Amino acid sequence: MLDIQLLRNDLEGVVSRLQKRGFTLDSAKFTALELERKTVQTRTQDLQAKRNNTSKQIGIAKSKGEDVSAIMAEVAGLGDQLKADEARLSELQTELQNLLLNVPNLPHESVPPGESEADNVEVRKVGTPRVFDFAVKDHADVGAPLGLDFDTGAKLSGARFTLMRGQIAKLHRALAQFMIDTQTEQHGYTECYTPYLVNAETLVGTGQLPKFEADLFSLAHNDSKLYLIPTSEVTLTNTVRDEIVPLEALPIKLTAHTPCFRSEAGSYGRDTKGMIRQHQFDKVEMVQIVHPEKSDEALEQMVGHAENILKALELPYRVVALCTGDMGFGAAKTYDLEVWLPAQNTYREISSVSNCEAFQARRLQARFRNENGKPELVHTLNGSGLAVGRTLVAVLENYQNADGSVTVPTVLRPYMNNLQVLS
RNA sequence: GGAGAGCUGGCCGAGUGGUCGAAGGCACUUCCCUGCUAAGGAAGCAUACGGGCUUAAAUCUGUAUCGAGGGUUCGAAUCCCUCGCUCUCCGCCA
Repeated sequence: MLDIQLLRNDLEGVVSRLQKRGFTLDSAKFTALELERKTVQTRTQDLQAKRNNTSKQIGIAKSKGEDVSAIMAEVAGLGDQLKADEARLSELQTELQNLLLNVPNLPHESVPPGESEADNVEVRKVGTPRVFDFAVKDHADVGAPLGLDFDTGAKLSGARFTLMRGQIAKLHRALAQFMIDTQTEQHGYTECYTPYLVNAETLVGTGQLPKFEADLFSLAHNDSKLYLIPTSEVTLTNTVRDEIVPLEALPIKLTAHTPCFRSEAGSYGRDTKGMIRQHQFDKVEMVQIVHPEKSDEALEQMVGHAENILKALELPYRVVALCTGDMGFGAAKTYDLEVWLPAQNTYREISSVSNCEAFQARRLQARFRNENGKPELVHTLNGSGLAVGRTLVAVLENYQNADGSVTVPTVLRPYMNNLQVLS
């Protein structure tokens, strides 16, 4: 959520910065709402002040045993007007709030301008794609004989669900273990186990609601709803909701390995084959809660933390700076890590690391006590470190052998009873 | 699933219709005194959102907030209703 003060003070500036990311803010509507809000709020507060003051006098007079009927008459007509004004004010504030909740974050100045994926900027390329002396198979074909079973996944649950058996299932688990061990032991994150079902308030905090409800799975619970987390960014970041943390507590660095559930309503037709795009996938997530002055620096570090996983797995990848038009709703700046997939002969997203600055913190009321003892909004960052399913895809494709076996990356062998080859 | 208790400021805790944004304590900040591994004294110390002034901040001023929402009332932390959460006991249970 943007700071409403910023919209009041520099509406034109905000409109033009949002335009860069392809969002058109209804500034006329905002101005009209603000104008009425101001009028009604001032009037309401004046009436409230009058009522409070008169009521206080009644109290004083009564305690002295004086007759209060004259003062009572004075305040008699106040109620109806006040009630009407209060109701209207509350409506206006709700409308303003809803308007703001649906406005995306402002892009950081360093974000390259652009409209789509095509305008993203490659920052660096690491590793050299392997040269194969045989026809490469895609991960679905490599994985099928080793235990990667889409048909059974579909039988149990439908399209975009996968069953893994045997060595593939173990490789999948090894990847997750390796990732979370690296994040905790090498990069200083605290491992967390979080709920997979969360309430609506939590999702409003990180920005999935109210705008993106269609992307989420939900379950009826009592008279309300619980949602399956689309990423543990949601739970990890919400740990600081409505909190004022001490300055010394920053930065807070959290990680979790959880399943992620995405309805992906808008994406049918893309990546229908294989396990690139699933309704359920595992991910190791990194979240940092930092001092506002430190968030730019933290973003670069987190990209490094994600890269270290790919480096250790010896997978070729590139780092891409997303352009203004391709960034997620809450991000001020985002880097994607794209891993090399030989069967597709291209780099595909395997991690996304974003600095949300105060956008989520404002929704969350997540603050710290600054140098002067005053509460101030924190900055929040999140990133995948990494998406486990897509990493499995990358390993299967990049480590495949001519005989259909798959070499186990060296760093994973301790997690697999020193198994060298899947066959 | 059954029965009961509770939810007040950073923390503890008083407050059952009226000068209550809320006593007292702890913690914290500043100052004073004393002097050495401590003690005493004074003051300050919630948040959000408006308005006025201002380049801005501070200050000033108003409103709201005692788990949430609604109601009664001139006036609600206090009374009524609904909901949420926490805890205790019983039952069930990986």
